[in-house]
Amino acid sequence: MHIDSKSVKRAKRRSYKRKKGKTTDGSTTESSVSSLASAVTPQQKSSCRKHEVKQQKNANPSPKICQTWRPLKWKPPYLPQEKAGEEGGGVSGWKRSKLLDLASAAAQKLQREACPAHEPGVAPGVHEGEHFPQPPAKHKIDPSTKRPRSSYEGVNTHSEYQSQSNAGSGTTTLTSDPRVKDSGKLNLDEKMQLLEKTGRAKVLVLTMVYRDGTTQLDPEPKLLSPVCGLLVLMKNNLNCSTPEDSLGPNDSLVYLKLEHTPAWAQQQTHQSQDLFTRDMLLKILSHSELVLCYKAKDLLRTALQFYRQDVSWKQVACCQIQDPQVSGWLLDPADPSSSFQDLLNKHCKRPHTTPVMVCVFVSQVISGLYWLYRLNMKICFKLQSQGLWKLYSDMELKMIPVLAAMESHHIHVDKEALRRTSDLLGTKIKQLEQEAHLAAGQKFLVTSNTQLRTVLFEKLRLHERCENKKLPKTVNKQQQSTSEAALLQLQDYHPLPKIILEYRQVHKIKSTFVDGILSCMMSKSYISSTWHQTSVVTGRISAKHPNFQALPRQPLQITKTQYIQGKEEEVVTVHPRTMFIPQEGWTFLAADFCQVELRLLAHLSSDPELLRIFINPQADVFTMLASQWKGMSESEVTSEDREHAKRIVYSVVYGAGRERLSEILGVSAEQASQFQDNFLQTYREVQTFIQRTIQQSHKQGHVLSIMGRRRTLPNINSPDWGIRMQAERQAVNFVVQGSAADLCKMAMIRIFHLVSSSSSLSARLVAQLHDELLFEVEDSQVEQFAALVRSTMESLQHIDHLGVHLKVPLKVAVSSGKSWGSMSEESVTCTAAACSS
DNA sequence: GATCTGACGCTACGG
DNA sequence: TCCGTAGCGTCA
Repeated sequence: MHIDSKSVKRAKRRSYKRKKGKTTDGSTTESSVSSLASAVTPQQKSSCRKHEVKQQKNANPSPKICQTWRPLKWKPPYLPQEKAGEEGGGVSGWKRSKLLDLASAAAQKLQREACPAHEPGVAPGVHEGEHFPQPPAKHKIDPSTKRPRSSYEGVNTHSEYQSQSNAGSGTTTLTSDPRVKDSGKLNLDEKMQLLEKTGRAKVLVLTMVYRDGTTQLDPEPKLLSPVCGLLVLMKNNLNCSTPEDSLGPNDSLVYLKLEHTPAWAQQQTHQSQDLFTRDMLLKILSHSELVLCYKAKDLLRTALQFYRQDVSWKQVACCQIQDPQVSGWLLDPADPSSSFQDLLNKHCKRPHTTPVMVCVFVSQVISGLYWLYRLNMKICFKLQSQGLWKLYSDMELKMIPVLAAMESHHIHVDKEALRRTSDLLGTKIKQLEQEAHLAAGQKFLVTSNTQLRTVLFEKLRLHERCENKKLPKTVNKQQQSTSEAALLQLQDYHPLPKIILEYRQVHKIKSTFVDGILSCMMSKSYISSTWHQTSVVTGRISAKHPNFQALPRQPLQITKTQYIQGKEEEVVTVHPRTMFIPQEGWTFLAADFCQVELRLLAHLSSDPELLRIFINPQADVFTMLASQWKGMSESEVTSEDREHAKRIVYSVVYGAGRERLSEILGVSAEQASQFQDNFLQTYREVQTFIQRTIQQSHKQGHVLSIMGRRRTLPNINSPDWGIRMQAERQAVNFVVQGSAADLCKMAMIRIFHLVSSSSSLSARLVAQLHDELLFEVEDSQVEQFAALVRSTMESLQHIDHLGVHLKVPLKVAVSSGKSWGSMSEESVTCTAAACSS
């Protein structure tokens, strides 16, 4: 049984803060292949690339997978004798005696010793192309077929470069093993046969191979090594008694090199090899039977980056690769274990035997791929038996190409502006630091909470001046907090708290959103976040490097004192979102589900009052509530008032206590609890929904979203009151937040497929901000696309095949602009009143 | 002494 | 005793 250690720990320590350092998705952030010479401006670069892509496409059309919605053909065979969660049944014939323990420390060591450290100057996780810029390959086209196939010819020679590039890396062991078919050593006929064989294979199990000899099945390495190839296990015997670490009679293992050749070593042979690998990839991705890869998104993204010149994201839009990382997460999204090994331990019982030290690497990989296949079967059975199969195949699997395409898209950044901003903020920080020292009467480290606490509460004893107010304590150690809430209460008694507040604001922007983004860019002029599908328990997606979902919405005003010209003050606006700019001739378009969680709450609770509000398409609930609560007209409500009202609503719904609520409301605890009663009395059915959800979660041990996403709550019946209450709040929150996540993902998938199946539309999905989708759209298509996006998103009120029929209409606000920081609704045809969630 | 690690506090975002 | 993230900085 999985124990929700996170929750226990937090509650035990009276901590309701998030656990740090959880990595449930080990995607890498390889930089993409850059094929352009330096000394080109970003604009030139992008338009130049666009041009090249067009040329390439015209000259050398690559096979297309499909451009229409394709139902998942492969289904897990249901074996009645094999119950989910039990080993045996249909897989009992497998011999286990020669199983290699993939996580075996010895094997790991052996592997790592076999490969040298990174080349000097090659950053971990950076693609080869970064270091070997080269012009796009000039493919040899057969004039009769217009297909590049004839150019596979002449690849039979094993060039000097190839042996050099493989020397000392894990691929040497790999390609010299007789069990591995190295596609680089095949002649034309053999290649054709291989392509054909790929199309016929019953199962394709894939993994990327890194230059240090590791694969996607290895535990996440500290230093990310560049990808050098792809291993494909073609399985045709699904039930045979071959040992796990050797190939079955009709199975084969193919190695496809996925590494750019440096310019000096380029020959036609390498280009034709690249083309063959590309066609193999497309064949694999369009395979109608089972295709399987652990961390499939990384594979897809790598393929898109590698073949940026001649494979469009549209070509992989419909591909469906099974991914046990995703399916395993769906079974228990709160379980942080995510490595292949973790999943195997969790779902497959395996004997531990001593590894056989002959050709250990290849045996290990074969064994890993076989186990990957079995793991997938196991998890799929479980998904079916728990009613999660539809969610997996209709939603989560289809998200994989969506996210891969997002990651392979370049978001252009005004790097110079970022650098200037960094300097400006640096100056401001120094100035605020001096002011803080002056106010404190001593020097101290302003970024140190410990030192600040000493100054505020031991030296200045500010807490004694406001004994009527209850100052917040730190969560874990129950010390005087120096948080924003505390400083706001202290600011009337001393100038220091206000200075600290401003310091922190400026420091946050500089460290995370200016310098942080600069460090994500390295030598590039663009960023692309890594999107994680399996790191949020509620089904949301999250972003890293940078966290695109956390960029400040509001600009920061900075007063810049110019000592040179006397004491003039200049107000400068700093807004990191304005640094993100679309390519020339393109526009950013944002589509935002308005008040999505509250609408879902209205649906789930059927509360007549709440439903009534949403029937009126012009109404903005939060503005309305803010005007009621603050006793002003709706036109007088500021965006801060509205945000405040929003926070209050969600806090009450998700179970904030009177103390916490009083903090948010800025009133006494008694008043807060009165407000809470009042709110829940007004929306009585909301109260009923909360109670009903909690009751069900106690009975079933889990809760479900509208599309059947499940969260098990191991602590829901805990004898510890605090832990139990926390699980109850999580239950209520999951149903609403999880349902909203379902809707947003469905919106992404629908729009993605509409664009990919259209020959004219070219919009790219750039980012997802939970309830908001950000696109980059060609200028000429903005209006058309805005209408398409709005209607698609609003149509999700009814999703027949998933049985979703919302009692409330969905409302979508669309805005556009020439930078992410300057979006407006006026620029897109919008009849609805201003709205945001 | 330099460097690494995990826990903690705080603050952006989203609802 | 709102939920859910990522990221930066200090401290031991």
